[in-house]
Amino acid sequence: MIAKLEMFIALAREQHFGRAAVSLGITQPTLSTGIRQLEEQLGVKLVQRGSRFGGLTPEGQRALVWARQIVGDTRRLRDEMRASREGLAGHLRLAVIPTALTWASTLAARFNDRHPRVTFTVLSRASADILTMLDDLEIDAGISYLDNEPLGRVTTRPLYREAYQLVCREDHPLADRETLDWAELGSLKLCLLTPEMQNRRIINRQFMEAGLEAGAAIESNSTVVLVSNVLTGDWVTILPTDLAGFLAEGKPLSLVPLASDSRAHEVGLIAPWQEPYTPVLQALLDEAQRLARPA
Amino acid sequence: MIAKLEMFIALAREQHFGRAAVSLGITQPTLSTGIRQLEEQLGVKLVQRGSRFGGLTPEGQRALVWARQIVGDTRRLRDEMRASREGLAGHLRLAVIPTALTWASTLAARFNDRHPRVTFTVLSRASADILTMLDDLEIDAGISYLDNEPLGRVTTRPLYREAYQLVCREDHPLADRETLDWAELGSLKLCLLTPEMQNRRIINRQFMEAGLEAGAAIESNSTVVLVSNVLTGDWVTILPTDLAGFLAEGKPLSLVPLASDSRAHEVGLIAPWQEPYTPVLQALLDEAQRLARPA
DNA sequence: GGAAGCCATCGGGCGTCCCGATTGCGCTTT
DNA sequence: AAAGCGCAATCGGGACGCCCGATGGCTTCC
Repeated sequence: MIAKLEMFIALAREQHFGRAAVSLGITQPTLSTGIRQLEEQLGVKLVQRGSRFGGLTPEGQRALVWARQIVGDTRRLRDEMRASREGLAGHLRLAVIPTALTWASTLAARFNDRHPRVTFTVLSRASADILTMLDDLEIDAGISYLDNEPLGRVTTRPLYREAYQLVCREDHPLADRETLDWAELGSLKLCLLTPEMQNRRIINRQFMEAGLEAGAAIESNSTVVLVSNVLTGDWVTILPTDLAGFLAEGKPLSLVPLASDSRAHEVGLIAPWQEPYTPVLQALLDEAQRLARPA
Repeated sequence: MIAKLEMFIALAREQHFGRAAVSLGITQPTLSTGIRQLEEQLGVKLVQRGSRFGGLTPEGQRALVWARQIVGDTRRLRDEMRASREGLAGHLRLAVIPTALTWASTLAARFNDRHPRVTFTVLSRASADILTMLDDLEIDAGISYLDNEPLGRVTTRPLYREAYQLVCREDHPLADRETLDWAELGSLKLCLLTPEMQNRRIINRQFMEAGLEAGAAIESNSTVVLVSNVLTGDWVTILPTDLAGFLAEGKPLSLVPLASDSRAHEVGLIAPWQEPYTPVLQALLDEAQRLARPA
């Protein structure tokens, strides 16, 4: 039963029988009959089929909610028993927005320091993907913006508020300024993240409120590209404080704080809401709370 | 896996391998190996064993929480799919405190009127048992006091507040009084419920606050016994309004309202807290809300 | 019209589950 | 101290279900 629910979840995620089977390490016929049997046991058609996968039926959508809950709880049961067997151990999968990667790294390092038998996978993902992956049980927790998208049934632990810095070469005209207003950035050659990324949308809003348009001459989905561009030309970019400090370190770059908008851009840890928490997840939430920059 | 979790829950409930097996309709060896396999799969000893059942280990206690969640959600998945297949149908098991039985009856009747394909089992139980049975998945919902014991992870729907009446024969000295104070009951020959029942404890408290002792000459765990005693002798009893009206109807008995203590004694529907609700349970909660006596 | 992709079905081998019978252990009784 | 009894574990077998590779029917894309 649980195995079939896992098949169903994989199928809903992959939207394709073959790929779902591969992702579970079974063959396509096995998955096919598994879904059929699940449908028989529940007495309901879950999947719209032609000769191709055609999406879930309405009943399938409802069943998916329960399936995720059941399979998730089953994994949590296993995890917790393993933890009680061999101490706090296991594997945590995190998905993190690019601008919070240094924080994720710190969090993972500190956590691993305290609990050496817990290992990590840290993926860089867009904020919308993080919520999907949480739903699909592909990750155990994420780090993302807490105040933009509707978050759903999750627990959050605030970590910090993003404040931004202009990153430019040491020989740039603005390099020696103490602070800057967003309004002063209008005439610069900007490298920014691509518009589908939340961080870029936040920056766009700041520009808009300053009466400017955030026209980036170079866009990328990687912060490394942004900084390396700044190094090689007379470009500038805008990055959160911590990440800017990390990427600029040891390079001939200057960082100039931008007037911060304290209302928003709160970043924090996001985990599935559940009762009770497994020891490992509880420990992660605790570690995040310790790490949180005091407001 | 789920089957084994059901075995584990049954074992925790029955505290006895043989009885647990019978309650599941399987043999004792099957249950025995099932538990063993569950322990192997989780890598943890769940049950303390000598040559007898010796209680759950601490890990077993923790695992039981998850097992109940998983098995409960699995049943809810099945229920919901059946509902979407053949409309609102199925079976609801309620456990109800004795003094609320008439309300339970009304609730079940009205619900069945609206949804004829849903059938009911209504059990009379003490309030503490109701919570245990909810935990053990033996019932789907209960009717009990909302404000006395700690309720745990449940949803509640208030139904009414208990107000009490003295029940006596028509020829009793107090039969014609409009109202009574608790303090006036000190000298009467009382039949009351047994002290382990919550209703009796509430009445005890009322007596205590009136400076009296609630010494019952006859005790029973059945309200039928109480009323039939009142009929045959010069006894009196104390019952909630609705139940008193029901039991006294057509008999030579008088009902005299007692000064009510509006603070407490709230009675309502109790169901496991869960997200989302199955259609049947949602409908029951809705019906309870409609039925609730306006405060 | 041919090729490729996709899902369903088929048949066989293997694993697992369940049951009845029996054994082994510990407590109680005499 | 020995017998009796209740309880859980173990054993051996028969049956069922699951998984896989192979294949077939259908659709879509060149």
